[in-house]
Amino acid sequence: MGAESHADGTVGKALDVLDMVASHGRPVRFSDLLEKSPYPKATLYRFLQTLTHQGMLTHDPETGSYALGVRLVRLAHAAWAQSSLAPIARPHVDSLAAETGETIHLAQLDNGQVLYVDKRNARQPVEMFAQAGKVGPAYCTGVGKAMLAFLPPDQLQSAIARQSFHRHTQHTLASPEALLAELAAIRTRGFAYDREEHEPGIICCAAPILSRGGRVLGAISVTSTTARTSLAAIEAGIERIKTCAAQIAAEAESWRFPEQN
Amino acid sequence: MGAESHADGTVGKALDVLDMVASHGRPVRFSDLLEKSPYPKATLYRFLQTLTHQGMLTHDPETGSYALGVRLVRLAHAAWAQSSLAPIARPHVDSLAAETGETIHLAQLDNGQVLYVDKRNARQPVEMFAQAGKVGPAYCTGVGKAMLAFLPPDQLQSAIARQSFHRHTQHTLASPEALLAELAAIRTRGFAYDREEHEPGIICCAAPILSRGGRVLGAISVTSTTARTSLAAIEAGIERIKTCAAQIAAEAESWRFPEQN
DNA sequence: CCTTTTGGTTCCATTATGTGAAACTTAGTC
DNA sequence: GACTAAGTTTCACATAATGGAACCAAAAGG
Repeated sequence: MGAESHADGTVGKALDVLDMVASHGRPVRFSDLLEKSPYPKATLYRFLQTLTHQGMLTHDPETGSYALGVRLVRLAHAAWAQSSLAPIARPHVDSLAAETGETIHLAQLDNGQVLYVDKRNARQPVEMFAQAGKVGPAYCTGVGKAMLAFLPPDQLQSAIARQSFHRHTQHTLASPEALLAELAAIRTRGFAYDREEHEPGIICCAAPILSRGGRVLGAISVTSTTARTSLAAIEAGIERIKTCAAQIAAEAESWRFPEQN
Repeated sequence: MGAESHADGTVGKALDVLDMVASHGRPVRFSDLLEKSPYPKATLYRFLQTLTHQGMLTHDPETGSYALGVRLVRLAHAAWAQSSLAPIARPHVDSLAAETGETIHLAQLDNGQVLYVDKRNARQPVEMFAQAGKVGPAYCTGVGKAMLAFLPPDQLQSAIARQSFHRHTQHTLASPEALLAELAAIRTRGFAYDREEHEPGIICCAAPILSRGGRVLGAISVTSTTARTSLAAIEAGIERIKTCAAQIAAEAESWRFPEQN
């Protein structure tokens, strides 16, 4: 067994197809999908039919191409509001952004990858390619490492197996060993740095958001550029960041136990 | 065959379950779901297992409740970027918002309902999922009526069948007949009004976004309040709105035909 | 402390459902 | 008008979903 994404059952395969359409990034024609998919023509066709019929995909009859459907946008609104930390964290993220004047990222872990669920821009906008809903690598970002560091061993292992370890910059930790050492340091330190490991000139300090039981809920980071400030300067505010993380965790906790009616 | 939502096949049912979790709005326990669902215990259980395993749901072991998973947020980001008009329309929406200083709505039709894919709040910054992704009724909103008016007869019929015709205000067109008459007027006029039909004090002018072939792609509206301005004042800028709609349509058209490589 | 209830998970024989090779139907080409 | 590529439909077959019932765990209750 390789570390495969072995789709279980019919719905798994269907969701697989959905992902394939998503990953293509623009309307995609049947035959293009056919090449990429492991499924035979008829099967793929049926999936596309079903998904389209369900509103998860749209099919443009003029060009014969498929794209993700609007039902997903609707679902995502609910997902974002209900399962992500974003709505809970919003006020805290806001005030942190206001106080620091820097860019704030709120992220969660999705299948070994970092999923940004909210972002607050600095007054002086920094050019970065992260927006709410976007995914990024875990092994070379502050929020990613902060979360990985506090994962239970088994989950950490499977998360590491999913990292691609591409050397984005000369500071990137591009091996499992280097990463593991760093994670240990983060665990004792209590927060993570990003020393231009993903993008040159971009640095950050990130704190994990942990439930009372120690479960990793997400992470929050303050990001800036080497042009404007230094890691040490950001680190000066680390207590503030940690407090923010703790507040979010506390509220998340109570959210989890909806007052029984 | 009644006008049912007949989930076809296994994946249809699974997505059904997903919707059920979504509609509940907050983490939901197994037994709550069981009541609402038409499925027997074991079946529902298996669906939840599968969806959770797929990352479409998350299961909190502490409370035993299910919530929408982060994979949806990821998918939605792609959906929003790829299938909605929002990214294409963004610059046009921006400039319309800047020029009018009013709230702009960009919407598409989803199963007879209005789905807001973007919103510009004149002075407030953009927030993706918080605002976009919401659904609303079609029969009593400017964008909704603008889209309905230009639907081909068969689609219009099925869309009307899905309207709930609740009398939100005393101006609401609360019957199919009244609505049809209004739609005819909109068709000749070329754009739609909202005369406080959904919320008291809220008025707007909305223009449909039509493909060259006349297909309804979406609608765009300028919204304000009776306290601040009047319908006539908004209507004064209708040509600007229509131009904006036309520009979006034109770009959407070319987007549909990706340059062959 | 033992019993009952409630909420959740697993079994397994039955059968409906999904499967995919191949045949078919359109467009588009040369 | 024959040829090719792209998409759709068919159908015998086997896999995969189904759901009643049994099972288990942990509260509630006597």
